[in-house]
Amino acid sequence: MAHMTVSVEYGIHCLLWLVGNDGAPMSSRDLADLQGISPSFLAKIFPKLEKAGIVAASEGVRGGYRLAREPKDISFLDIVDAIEGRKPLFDCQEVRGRCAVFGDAAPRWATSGVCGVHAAMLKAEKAMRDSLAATSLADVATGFGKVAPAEFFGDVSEWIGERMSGRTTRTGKPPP
Amino acid sequence: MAHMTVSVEYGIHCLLWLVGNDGAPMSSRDLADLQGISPSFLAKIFPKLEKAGIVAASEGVRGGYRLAREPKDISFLDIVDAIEGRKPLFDCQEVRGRCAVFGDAAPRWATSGVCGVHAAMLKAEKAMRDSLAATSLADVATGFGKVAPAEFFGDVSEWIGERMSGRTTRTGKPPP
DNA sequence: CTAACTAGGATAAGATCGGTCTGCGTTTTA
DNA sequence: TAAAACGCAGACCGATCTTATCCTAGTTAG
Repeated sequence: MAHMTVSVEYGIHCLLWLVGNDGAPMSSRDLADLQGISPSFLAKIFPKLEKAGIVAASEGVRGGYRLAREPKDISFLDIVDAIEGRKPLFDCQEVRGRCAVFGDAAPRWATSGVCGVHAAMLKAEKAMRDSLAATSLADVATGFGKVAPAEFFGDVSEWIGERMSGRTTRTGKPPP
Repeated sequence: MAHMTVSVEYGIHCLLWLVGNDGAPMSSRDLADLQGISPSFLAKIFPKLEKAGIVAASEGVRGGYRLAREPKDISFLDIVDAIEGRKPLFDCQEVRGRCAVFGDAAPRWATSGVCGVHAAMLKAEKAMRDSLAATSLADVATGFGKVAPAEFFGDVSEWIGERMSGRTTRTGKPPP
């Protein structure tokens, strides 16, 4: 029917990590490596989220991204629109006005208002958008928190810690 | 967000003409010329509608397409699926299982069931599909019938008639 | 100063989309 | 009986989108 890009999927999963990170910024590279995503690709997604006011960036050495709002105030619709750029589901070509019997100019009764076909698509689009707007980051994050064992969050903190220390103590690339 | 192809738009507008044609077959070429659509392109859309059981084809010289079911039993969802081929809105890459701290094998708690992100998208997709399923060809056709003046349908019949007679009496191409 | 960050542009492979053209089989009709 | 009008299938083409990768420039902590 239509396709939602993987950029959206990557973006949402990253934001979910930021929910659990409690205000501390995470770099796009760390988020990518943590999830097995292409770092350079992810680096192109975050600026879009920042422009939309979903995350806040801090530049410089220990910089990264953090959520700009509370998770419950970030809907899936916000994210999708930020990343994919609010394109309409259907863009009407105004076929109704092209009827051959009209000749050059279509009469007003044929072209006024919204095309019936278009209207049906707008309704469907609205239904989808309403559903996305009703789902927040917080909703999905708490669902995840329920299935993940407490141990897991410790492991993740450790993984992040290793990265950090590896960078500050060794002053170089990690061993191959 | 996502995009519905113009093939769907063309297809639906053609089907609406078939609603008004009351069982008599119309050729894809006539439907294209009547609406200012590329005939060769439209010719690629109709076989899909036929395979889906939405229209019935009659081959040969005075052949064409007619609706295979009643307009009220043809939903927009049927048409979209027939033409675009029921692709999912979102195809989950299972990012949740790729977490670096899992190492090679992700634990079962992380990969069982439907991913929370995926679930949200499925819900949105269902909302859209439900909306499309709730709209039938008949709904839109009657809406059109209300705004079109009676005169119009006469003009269209005449236009079709001219095409037919032009083809049968002159045994050749129409004058340039 | 340097390494770790973000921001943004250039580029490229692959897929999809809108559209054209050709060739083939079927059916009516002159 | 042959031409013309039809449907069907596939090859092709250019434009655009998607998913990357790489490179440069600017910013900041240690």
